[in-house]
Amino acid sequence: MTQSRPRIPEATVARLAVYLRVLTGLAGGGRSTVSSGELASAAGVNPAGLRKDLSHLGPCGVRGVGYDVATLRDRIARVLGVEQSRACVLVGIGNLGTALADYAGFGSRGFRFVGLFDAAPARVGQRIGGQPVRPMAELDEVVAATAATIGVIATPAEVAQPVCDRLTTAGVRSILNFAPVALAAPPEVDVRQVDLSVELQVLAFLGQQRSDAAGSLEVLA
Amino acid sequence: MTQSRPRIPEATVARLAVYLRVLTGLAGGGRSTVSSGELASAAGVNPAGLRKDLSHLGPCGVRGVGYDVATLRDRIARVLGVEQSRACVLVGIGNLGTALADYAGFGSRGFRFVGLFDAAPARVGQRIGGQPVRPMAELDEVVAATAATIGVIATPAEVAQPVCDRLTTAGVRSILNFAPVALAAPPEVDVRQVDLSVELQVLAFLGQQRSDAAGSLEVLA
DNA sequence: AACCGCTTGTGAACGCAGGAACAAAGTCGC
DNA sequence: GCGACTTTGTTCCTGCGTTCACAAGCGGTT
Repeated sequence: MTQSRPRIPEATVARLAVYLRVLTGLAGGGRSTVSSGELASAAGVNPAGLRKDLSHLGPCGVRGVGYDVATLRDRIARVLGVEQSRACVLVGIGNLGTALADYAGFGSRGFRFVGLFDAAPARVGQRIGGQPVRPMAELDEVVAATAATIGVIATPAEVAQPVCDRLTTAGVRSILNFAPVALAAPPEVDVRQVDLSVELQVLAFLGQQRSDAAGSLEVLA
Repeated sequence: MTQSRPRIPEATVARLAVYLRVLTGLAGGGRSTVSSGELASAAGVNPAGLRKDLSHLGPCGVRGVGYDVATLRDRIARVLGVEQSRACVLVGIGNLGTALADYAGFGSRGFRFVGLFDAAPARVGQRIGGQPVRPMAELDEVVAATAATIGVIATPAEVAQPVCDRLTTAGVRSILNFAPVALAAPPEVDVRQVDLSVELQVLAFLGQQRSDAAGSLEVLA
């Protein structure tokens, strides 16, 4: 019963990733300590919530002083598993796929793309960020050879499900899906959905709601 | 007191956008009615939750039959404000910005980009999706002329805050930020943050946690 | 050595989201 | 025309996430 992993809530994990980014920036700037208030402000969250998030890692601050930047950064990095670089494959090298493959932010966060795949013969062979685009036929081979556990789908919606199936049979355990469809996958595979236009629609709705409230117009059917 | 807007929860709004997408697809396929179970399955949510979400719009289904696809689609579209096309400006035409500008999904969801901006002279003048990239100097002019209320930031993190400031002073009311920094903005401006690598890190953490639990290895400091 | 101010860590209350179960209501079959 | 089935809309409940507020602890100062 080594209950040393007290089930960190998912919302906390997402914020820990943000704290890690801020702390890395602070360490680069030469700061040695931060208070919870300052760190919370930089991360855009509530100070009390930040302290509660950090409490899941055990005591890691000094009362009256704050947190040691480098120590906290390393601790979060270890919990998040950033120390070991994770192999990812990316399917769908369109505009979005190219942006993801080129995004420098992934490399510094413990991710490396070990395979870029596209079904279009015209794209195969192009080099993105120093890597060649491969045909889908090589997917299983690359996943097996690199032990990649994470797959990213940036294809059109129509082919996302078959791509998801191929990734799961190839042995991928976690999938990040940018295509605007709900994917069906076996229960042992985690699927996370990111829909860019949903974010935009929520934003538009909030803005509309607020302007309605401000004008208090009766615009109804 | 036209309290006909009973404050729809934000989580529900996000799901309504998903339902709208599914319903549009069903309508295109010629379907006339759907049950909550089928719609929930296609959207990847629980049927009971879907019905609860829809109950915020008032009764809009027929018991024993289901929902009329076209009627429900139009109703959600009206609540979300998709009927009127919303003008957006996009700053930062790198890989991600190009992907966003080209993404056809926005146009069909009631958004149109009325201005693409970049600070790099080399990018100004390029045409993306039939539109020219403009210099930052024209930002205020375009926002004023088109009454754009939404701004999208796809710049490097270092310049995201100044860009945010320029957008707010130009009159933009809502901002969708893809740069990995927390933005400071006046309270009357809504800011929504999307961090692609945070999603990936959460996914990696969940996968790591599960494999730790499966092997029940004692890997601790 | 003792005091004081500052900051963390934790405990409790509040509000919200999610899920299951049940009643209302409408349609189809006889 | 009536009964049974199907599906919605609602209600309750459980659990989680977030926030506020306070006690504990450490460093610096006198």
